[in-house]
Amino acid sequence: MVFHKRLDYGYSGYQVPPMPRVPSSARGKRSARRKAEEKPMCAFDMLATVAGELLSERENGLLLHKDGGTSVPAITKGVIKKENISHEKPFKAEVFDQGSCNESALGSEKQVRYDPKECSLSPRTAGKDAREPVLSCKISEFGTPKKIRKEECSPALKVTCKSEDGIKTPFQGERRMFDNVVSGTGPEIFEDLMDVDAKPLALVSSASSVKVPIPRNPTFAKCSKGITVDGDDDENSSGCTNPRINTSKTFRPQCPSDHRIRKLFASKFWKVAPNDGELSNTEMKAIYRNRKLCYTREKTERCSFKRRKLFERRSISASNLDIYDEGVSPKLGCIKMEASDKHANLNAANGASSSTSGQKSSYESRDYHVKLNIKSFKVPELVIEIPENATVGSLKRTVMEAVTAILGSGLCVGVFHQGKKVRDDNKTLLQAGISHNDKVENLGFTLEPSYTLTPPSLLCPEDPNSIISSDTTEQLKIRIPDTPTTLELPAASDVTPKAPETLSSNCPESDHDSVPSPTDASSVDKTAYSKALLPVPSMNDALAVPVPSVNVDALAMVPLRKSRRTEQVQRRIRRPFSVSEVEALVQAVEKLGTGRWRDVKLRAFDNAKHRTYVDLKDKWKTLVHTARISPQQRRGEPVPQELLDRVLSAHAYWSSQQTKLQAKPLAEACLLA
DNA sequence: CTTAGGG
DNA sequence: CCCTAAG
Repeated sequence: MVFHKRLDYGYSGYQVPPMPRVPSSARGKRSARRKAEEKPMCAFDMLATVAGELLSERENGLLLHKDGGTSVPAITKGVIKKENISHEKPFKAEVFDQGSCNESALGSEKQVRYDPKECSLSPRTAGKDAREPVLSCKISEFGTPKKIRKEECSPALKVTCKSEDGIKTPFQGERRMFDNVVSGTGPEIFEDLMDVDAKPLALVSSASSVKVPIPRNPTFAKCSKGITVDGDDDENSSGCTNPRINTSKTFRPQCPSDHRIRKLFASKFWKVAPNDGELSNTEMKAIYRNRKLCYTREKTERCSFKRRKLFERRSISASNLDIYDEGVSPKLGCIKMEASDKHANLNAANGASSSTSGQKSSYESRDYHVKLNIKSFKVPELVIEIPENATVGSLKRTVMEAVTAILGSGLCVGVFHQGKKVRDDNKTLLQAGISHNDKVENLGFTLEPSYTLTPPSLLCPEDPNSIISSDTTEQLKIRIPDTPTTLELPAASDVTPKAPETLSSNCPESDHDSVPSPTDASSVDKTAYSKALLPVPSMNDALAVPVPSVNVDALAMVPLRKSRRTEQVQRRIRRPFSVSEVEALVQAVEKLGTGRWRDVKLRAFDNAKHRTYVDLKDKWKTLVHTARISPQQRRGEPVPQELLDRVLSAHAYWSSQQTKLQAKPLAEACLLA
């Protein structure tokens, strides 16, 4: 079963701030910025940002106007869904974030309510061409309109991202995606949704950065995190709107919300799958003997953690290879590898470029050169399962492990020509049919694991199918150079029907993903799961994959590999005891003695789930050792000598107690004898 | 499951 | 921290 925890809401308009005025004081701005930093970007913010991008990128001049004198019709979830089916443009946001994921949401859709005030956009005066300056705004929650307001305002909306100093990463991928959106169906949807009569607004510069006055409105201040909205209703009396262009700050691809958006989107793939099987059983046990509930839980977590640290799957075979370890953990996190410059490294590492150039050079005897342009390879998507209570550090290591598992054995470059794999390395390009006349699209490359070098650890004895076969290894195909980094599957490869969709840049976002259906998920569990693994070729991905020139997130997936060794239990993250923990431990041991670690745990560390009684016992052991060695030999966070003294005395005391207890029977026996 | 102790 | 024997 896969449940998607998502924030799903209808979206029908912008909230217009009642008092769209610019906070004049620097303090106000600072405070706004601080708030922006404090509060994570909400999904609606993101939405607004997206919409704002649309406006500012191309539809800069869109006029919003009232719909025939009446309010703009509500846009309901259904409408949006419908639109999404046909247009793929996400006017809804998903937030899969650990922070927003609470346990109560695991079993069902989490309905998150957004206060209409959470975000606001203010219209900008459009000047002479301004339509009726009424904007109807409505935010509906699951299709239920919550609030409808009309505001006297100017017709053109402006949304920008508030810039934050320190955010530096250019986010060209995002920008690019917006370009795509703008040039694609996005605006239409936008218009549809917003019921906007789109009119070019000549007066509004199409510059991507438009400064927006911030309304002096507490509501707005609250919502302005990451988004600055501008109602150009300001003193500007020039008759025509004079959107202040601020090329450097106000709006940039690397807008403040960049990292937030990225975070959001990067975490978008966090999905939750309720456990079944073993875990349930365990928990049942836990219910039956709730005396040890916490331990059972703990153990359960640990077990699932141990049992299955990670698995990977390759998309191409994903549908056919829905292999699940019996101990699939209840929480699945899908970590999407972000494409980045590392591809270049990858490229170099696997010799792609060298082989490419080699082939080229082999042709240099002629005048004809086959032109190749490999900008990047993409790292295939990894699907990694890791418990929620794992640490970030372990997450990183797990990812690294997965990547290493794939790349460590080396990669081969496959060459595809007109959809067929060119297998004979000895052929010249010309012999292989690759000529300078060839359309560049005809030539493709794949990165595939080097089978021969695949370490045994990657092989799964029980599941030979999971081992890379020549046809399932074609993860990535890179077309050159019309869409230099567009990845696509080789036409000739036997791929699942799903895969092309995954990799198609124009693929409309199918709605199934946006409407998690628990019933469906239960009936077609694995299918649902594999769907869940599909990258969403939407704006979201572009946001999450800041690769310039990558306009589609066409990540292939790695096949699930059941590998005993890969699966080897990962060591728990090391978590040094803090002084306060030591203090608590010492106190508890002083009271309870050294032989009752379970009680110590319950007494002093009951809510520290990561501390087991074994941990406490071990810590005591090391504490005793630490107390005995010279301070110079000690490492780590220094433990106050006072505590160490207590450790020694307590240890001595309880040791003597223990010996007494042992001695007593002995003595009695001696006496009796 | 807990403890105890070696690694 | 891990592993595991022993209770």
